[in-house]
Amino acid sequence: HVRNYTMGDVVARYKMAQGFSVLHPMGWDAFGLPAENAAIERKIHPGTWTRENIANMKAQFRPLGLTLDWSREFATCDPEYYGQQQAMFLDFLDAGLVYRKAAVVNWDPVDMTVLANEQVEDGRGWRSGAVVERRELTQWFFKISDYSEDLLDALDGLDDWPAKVKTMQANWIGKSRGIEIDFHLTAPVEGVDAIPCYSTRPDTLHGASFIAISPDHPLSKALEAEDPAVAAFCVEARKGATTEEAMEKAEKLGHDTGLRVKHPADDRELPVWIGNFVLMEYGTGAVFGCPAHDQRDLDFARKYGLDVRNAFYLPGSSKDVADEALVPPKTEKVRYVSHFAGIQEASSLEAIETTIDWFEEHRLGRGMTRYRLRDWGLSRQRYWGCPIPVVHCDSCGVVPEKKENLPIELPEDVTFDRPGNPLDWHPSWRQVPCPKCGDAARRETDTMDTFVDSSWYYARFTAPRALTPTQAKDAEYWMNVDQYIGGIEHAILHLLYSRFFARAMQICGHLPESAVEPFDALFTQGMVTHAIYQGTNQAGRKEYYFPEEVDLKDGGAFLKEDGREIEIVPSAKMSKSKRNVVNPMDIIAKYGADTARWFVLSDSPPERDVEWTDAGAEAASKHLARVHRLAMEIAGAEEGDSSQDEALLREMHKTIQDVTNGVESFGFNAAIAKLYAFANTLGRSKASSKARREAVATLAQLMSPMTPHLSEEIWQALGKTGMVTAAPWPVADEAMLVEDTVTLPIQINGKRKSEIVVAKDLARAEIEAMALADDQVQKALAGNAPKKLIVVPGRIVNVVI
RNA sequence: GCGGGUGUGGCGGAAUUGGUAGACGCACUUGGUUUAGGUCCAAGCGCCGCAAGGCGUGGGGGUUCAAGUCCCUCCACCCGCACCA
Repeated sequence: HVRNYTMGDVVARYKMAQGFSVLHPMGWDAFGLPAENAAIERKIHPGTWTRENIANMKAQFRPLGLTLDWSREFATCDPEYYGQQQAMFLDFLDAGLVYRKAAVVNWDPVDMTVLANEQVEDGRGWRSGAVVERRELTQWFFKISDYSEDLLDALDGLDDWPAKVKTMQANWIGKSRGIEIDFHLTAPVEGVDAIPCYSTRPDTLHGASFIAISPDHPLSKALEAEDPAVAAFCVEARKGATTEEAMEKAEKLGHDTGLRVKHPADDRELPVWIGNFVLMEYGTGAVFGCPAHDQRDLDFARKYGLDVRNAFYLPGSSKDVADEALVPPKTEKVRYVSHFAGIQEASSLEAIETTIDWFEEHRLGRGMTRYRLRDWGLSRQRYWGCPIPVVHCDSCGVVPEKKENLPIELPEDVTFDRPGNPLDWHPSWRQVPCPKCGDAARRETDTMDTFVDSSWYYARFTAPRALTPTQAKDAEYWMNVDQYIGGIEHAILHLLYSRFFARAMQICGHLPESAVEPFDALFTQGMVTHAIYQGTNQAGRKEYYFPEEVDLKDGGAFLKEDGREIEIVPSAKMSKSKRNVVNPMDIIAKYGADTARWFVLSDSPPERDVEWTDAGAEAASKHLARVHRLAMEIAGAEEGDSSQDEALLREMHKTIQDVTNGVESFGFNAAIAKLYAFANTLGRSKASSKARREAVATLAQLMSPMTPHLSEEIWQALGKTGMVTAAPWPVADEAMLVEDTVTLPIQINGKRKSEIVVAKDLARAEIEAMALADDQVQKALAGNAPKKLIVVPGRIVNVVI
């Protein structure tokens, strides 16, 4: 978080200096919670988020040079915000965008926000995640799956999003074009007479040699009840499929049910197997196996001695599949064998479409497009969250709360002394009259997933205190978000949910049509990491040490306590257990916010991780102190002129250009390198104090997005009026960027050997003459004429010998 | 397996997009200041070599007057997804 908020702030300040109005939301977690507020971290609920606490938080932000307007975190516990969210929920309900259905959930009896932290210390009490039950509950869902196609298609228009994020979302939505084919059993079983199978490769149906169904398939369950062998297999198969690692290595196991189905397009009968690799959650929970064109099916067929028959061959070949399935790219032309629709040579892509048409025509199958994306379950059996504004009435059923009764606020007098949702135990909160009939009824105690809060905060920021979720003219004016900065961890859920929410809000009239893609540009920044110091203790177990327990010398790390050398694992994600977490407030206390910002931006490109090192922070701090000293010295100097002025000012304009380009392109580290270089130049310059004043003022301006405090101080010391933040961004003077003379490197056969200094617009013939007269060139030529002489004006000379 | 990405000094990383590779910073070395350490200041610092010179952007090949950058090929590492039918 440190990094994305810092970067966001830099971009915002830069844009302000460019003359833009900036709406720049900032979260309280920008620099983490201060240590003395650790209690807040443990007990996050509205009672803690008093106005006083929020004011306190804002006060802590100001010295960091960060602006704080709102945050999606305290939005979660701010009735002013979640009241609007509840209003929107009711709109969504009207529009059919949210619905209830039964679903199996992993029910965690522990409200992890509070209880887990309370009681985990002694290792005995309730621990979040320790006693998870699978329960079937009636849950609320957003109909995000209705927007699968749109959410997928619209990714194409997001030109300023990282390809990686778009790919991840596309994979998550998981569109596939295929067909559902009924395979009829030779004899009905338990009232079932056909097994529908989904396939994206109906063109290979000729090569089908078995049907595999999931152990969770209704047919498996039916057989399981009667046949102990099937039951044993299914129990084993389900067990194996639980852990991810096991799944990766898991062997393809099968159990022959003895049942047979008719092949829909020829006269064969295919065996029906239960396969541990078939997922009930995807497709129909049943597949036809085509060993010749699917490696998994081939392995399975070889193992159990099933048929392997090619549905197609590579053109000009009739080699049957042996140990490797034939899976050419779908765009490649192949030669089909006795295809039902009469296809001979075609690409799989063409053949699939033709096959689907043929099956539909003969009423043997149903072409369909499937998506992996499932509806978004938003119910949480938790205290901390936005209450779902509905009431359960014995006579009216589920009744939406009246809008005038919003916000439905969370009660503050709750206890966390037993597992489950505290709202369920509250003595009175649930008891409300039915909004419809007025009889006694019960309030819904599920709260909303906090992803709901974060799915529309950007829209709320456009009118944070409006009495409706948004205000048309403000939303129209501010949306879309020009630049969104965040971590890659939000690539799928948060960013997909937000895209859905913007669409849903548009349907309900809360956002303009132009805002259905809420984020124009996305940048995913790297994390701040820190080395881990690890050693082994007497018991032979791994132990981690805090940085302050370690001496760094001679490139190694040594324990202060006994001088023992320990291992350094560089650049690791911060984790409490690895003892490598850097508390941002400590950094602020030790170096100041400017240094923290300067260092975090300077060390590596923003999309990569940056390793926090004391040495690096120290260097940043020293440099900023040097700039400060230099500025104060210049501020106090006499005016005058010097022959060195032009050189300094030329350098200044070049720096303006480079830094501007750097900030524009998110090349903060390179921009900061230029600022270092320019500060060094300025420090050595013998220019007049007039020119140096101009230079240092510009330096302060160019640094101001990164080091607002220092820049303001310099600005003031120079006697400038107003704030540097409000001053217009400096513009490079084109004329000052063009040098009168240029240094041209001279290459001989492409290797740099020498250089000449020439006037900017010297004629080509003269440059050639000078190059040929060069000592190095003379020596290399040894009296001969060069084969070729290349002059790239202003760039380079290459002599080919 | 599929998808995305990255390989440049001891380290983090620059390179106006085909034109002086190693900017800037860290670490290190030397000198000055200081009682000393730190700070501060000056200088050095890709590799081999006393030097002249040679070699250098993961390996190999190619295009070009010129390649870190373009093309082909191989290798390594990181991230995401994954019995997805």
